[in-house]
Amino acid sequence: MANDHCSMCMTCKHKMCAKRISVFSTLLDNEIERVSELIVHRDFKKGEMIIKEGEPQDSLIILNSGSVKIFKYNQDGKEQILYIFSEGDFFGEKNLFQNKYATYYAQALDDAGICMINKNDFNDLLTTNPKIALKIIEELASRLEKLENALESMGTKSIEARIGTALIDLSAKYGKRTKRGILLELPLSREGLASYIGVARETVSRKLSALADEGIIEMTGNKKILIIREDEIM
Amino acid sequence: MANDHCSMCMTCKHKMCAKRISVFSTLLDNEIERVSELIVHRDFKKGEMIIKEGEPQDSLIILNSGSVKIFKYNQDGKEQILYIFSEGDFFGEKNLFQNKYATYYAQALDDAGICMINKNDFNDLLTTNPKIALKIIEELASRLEKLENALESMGTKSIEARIGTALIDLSAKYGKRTKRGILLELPLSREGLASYIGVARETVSRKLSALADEGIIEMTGNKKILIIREDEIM
DNA sequence: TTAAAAAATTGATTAAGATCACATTAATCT
DNA sequence: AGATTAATGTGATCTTAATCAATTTTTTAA
Repeated sequence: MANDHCSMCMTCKHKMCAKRISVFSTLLDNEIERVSELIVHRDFKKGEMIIKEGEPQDSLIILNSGSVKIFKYNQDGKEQILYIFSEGDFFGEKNLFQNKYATYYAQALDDAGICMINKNDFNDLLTTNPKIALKIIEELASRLEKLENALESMGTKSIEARIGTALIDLSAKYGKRTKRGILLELPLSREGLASYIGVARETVSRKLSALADEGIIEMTGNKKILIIREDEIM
Repeated sequence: MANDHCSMCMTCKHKMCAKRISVFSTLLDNEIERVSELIVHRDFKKGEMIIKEGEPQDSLIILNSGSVKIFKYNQDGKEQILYIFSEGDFFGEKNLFQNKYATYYAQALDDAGICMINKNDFNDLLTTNPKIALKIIEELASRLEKLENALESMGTKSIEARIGTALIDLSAKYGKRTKRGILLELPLSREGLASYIGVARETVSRKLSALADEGIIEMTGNKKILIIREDEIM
């Protein structure tokens, strides 16, 4: 699972991790160095499970490269995606404070490199660098706000609007602005999109086709969506 | 709006606020005293709006008594409730760090007393008492987890299950255990319940009636629900 | 206590999306 | 490149909850 065959030295690799995460952005260079020594690196192949709901989990995980989906299953085995994380995002932070067990699954959407910091090391870090705590509060507050919006969206919006919101959302990380509009390279299959939005796969297909018929988007293959008229999508 | 006619001295009142919120639970008595001096008290009558989406907002608000619903409107004016807060809960914390404007409405469900701490005062407090930051992270992480569950519930669960979950949820704060089961004193109307769950008011009525027919719950008036068979509700 | 107002329930109808079944297209693997 | 496999699209049907329209119950206030 872990492969260290690349030419880069481990310390540099770890330092990259630490620099990449905004939580550590207030640290001085020598502090970053110290943090780097606490980091354990690990690589996951596409499809591999990084954490499993219910399993013990006592590290903060920082995503160094690749994308990860965070999801839960309901009783019938239906999947609900909560977050799509990419380079620089962190997760597993809940377990640093209260739960001993993961409350969701995390799966690599493509080959992914992660950095882990042990619970105790991280707590030490927090007490010596209070600014890190503030950064974390900021990030958690911003995630809360996103989830609040998602909940509002699910509770009150039409499915068209929810699909539109999801596309714009994903564009922030996976879209490139071109002359013709935003070119979105989906990290998810239709099935994945569906479980992100909370609808059936077929419904996503139909609504996307409808958007394409109206000329609001253009689809190339299964993973590329060109968002032409951004304002009309929601 | 603010009424100070009660006999209790203000310092005592404020001290109560500060003691009541778990975020300050690590503070020593003299520190609590200091915090109390930063607090401004205010009373709201049932139905009054405490904060409005889009309005400037730069205080942390601690609920001292009463219940508050936090909600958003979608484009069509449909309401989605995000949280029901009661005694000891705090909100408005997002605005202490990033946004200058409220991202949701907060309305008193009954007469409510709140304590407010100004953004700057609170930030000072955080830097001198790092443990407060940890408490806040803990609380935010637990709210995130609740929202994650709510999102999963909305995305994948049947409406029956969602109503059941909502009832159990509300029971934590508004339910009393009796010999016959949990007696839940709803802080919400059917309309309110509906917008909490994200369904139509009529649907809530029908599903509750169905639960009553099956003998799983018993309803008295509009606001009292006796949950008889807790395990069969979800 | 009773009348008025507000809230909740219930029935009928409509609409939207889930599901099932299959056809089509895209991706993958020699 | 062509064959195989996986993913996606599409039509038909079914289910569920939204909506509309009364009616009934509960709450409130005189």
